[in-house]
This record gives sequence, C-alpha cells and structure tokens, in this order.
Amino acid sequence: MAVLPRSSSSLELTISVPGFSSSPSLPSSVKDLDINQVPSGGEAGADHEEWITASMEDEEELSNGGSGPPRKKLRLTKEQSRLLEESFRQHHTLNPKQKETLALQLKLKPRQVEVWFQNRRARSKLKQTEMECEYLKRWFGSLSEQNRRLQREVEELRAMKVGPPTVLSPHSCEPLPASTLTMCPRCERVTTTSNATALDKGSTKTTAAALSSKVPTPAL
DNA sequence: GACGCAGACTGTGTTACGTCA
DNA sequence: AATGACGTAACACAGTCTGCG
Repeated sequence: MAVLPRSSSSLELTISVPGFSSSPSLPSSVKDLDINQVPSGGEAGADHEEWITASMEDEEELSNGGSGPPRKKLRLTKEQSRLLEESFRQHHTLNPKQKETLALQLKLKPRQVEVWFQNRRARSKLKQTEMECEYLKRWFGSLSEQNRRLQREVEELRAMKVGPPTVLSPHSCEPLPASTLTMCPRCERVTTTSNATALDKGSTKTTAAALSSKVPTPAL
C-alpha cells in the first residue's frame, strides 16, 4: 500500500488575528488551526471499535422491510477512519473508481464511503464557517478598539488646537496644506484631494498612526 | 436524561448522456 | 446531419434523523 503524503492539499485555514497574534486569551484552536487535523486524544473505547451491529454486508434489504428492524449503525474502526482521513486529505471528492477501490480496501460498501465523504465535507465546511465567524468577531473587536483609539486621538488634537499635520510634497518639497488630506472611509487609505501621492512619506503622528494601524486583509 | 458525534437518509439542484421528433 | 426537448442516472449538497458513548 502506498504511503500517503503527510502534507495535504486539503482545506487549510490559517488564521492570524490582527492584534491577537500572541494573545493568551486567543484559543490555540483559532490561531493556526487546521480543521483537517484528526482530533487526537484517547478515544473512548479505543480498540473496541468493531461493527457495533452485525456486519451489514448481507442484509441491506432487511432494513426496509416495512416494519423491519430499526436502522442499524456501524462504527468505523480506527484503521478505517485513518484511511478515510488520509484519502480525504488527498482529495475531497472521489471518482467512482477511487470510491470502489477505497470501499474494497476498507471492506465497506461504496455507498458507505460516499456517505462518509459527504458528511466529512459538510462537517469540514461547518467547522470552517464557525472558525471564520469567530475570527470575524475578533477582528471586529480589534477594529472597534482601534477606532476608539483614533477617535480619542482626534479629540485630543482638537482640544489642543494643534495645527494640521505637515506633509512635504514629494515634488516641490514644500509643505502641503493638511486640509487637503482625507481618509477614504471605504479603503481607509489616506489620500490628498490635490495630490494622492503626497502622503507616501508622511511622518506626522496622525498619519503614521493611521498607516501603521492599517489592518491587513484577512486571509480567509 | 441531555448532549455531542457521526453514520445514514431524504429532498433538491446540477450535469452528462442517450433518445427521439 | 444538426438541433432542441425530454427523460434518466449519477452526483453533490443541505438538512435532518437517529444510534451510541
């Protein structure tokens, strides 16, 4: 049997939350979390996994005999789960040939392999969505805090009646009137109404704060 | 008994393919 | 021969049910 590669081409979600990179309050499950990682830890009854019910190979017609026996449920063995996970890491969908091969290998029915992959895809997606939700909540909190800081700074500057920040024009090396500086509300880039490049080397407190605190786009 | 996990099922939408007028 | 309508099978997905620990 071929040894499957460890590194996967599967879904990988790496999250770094601005301002939370080393926060002790940030659960390690959120930062750098790989949802494809098989949860480790002592599985209850680790080796007892057998078919909880009798093997289902020869009784697929029994389950729907009108008032037949209740739906039976198998429990995959650790080895079966491991192989399925490895396969899932390689590709999230199976073509009929792969499904058949895997089913033979696992001594399962192709339908069971198919169902397992369907569930695995669905639950991966669910986990990913939950993580993204959590991430966005934290990001929102970070941005809110940043917004408060900036508002406070603006208030302080207003209270001090500090003159507008001085920015040198890259062309003339003359100070630009700060009244031409604007903050784009959508992209949060500082621009000037008269010369958009004027701020490239801006060094005032306000602009430096605005630029250094610019939050990177989340890599989701 | 409540709860979460995971295997299984159901309903629906999409796509590919064959048939026929 | 080319084309569009139609039926069917296979598949993926979302939602749900349900057995089990």
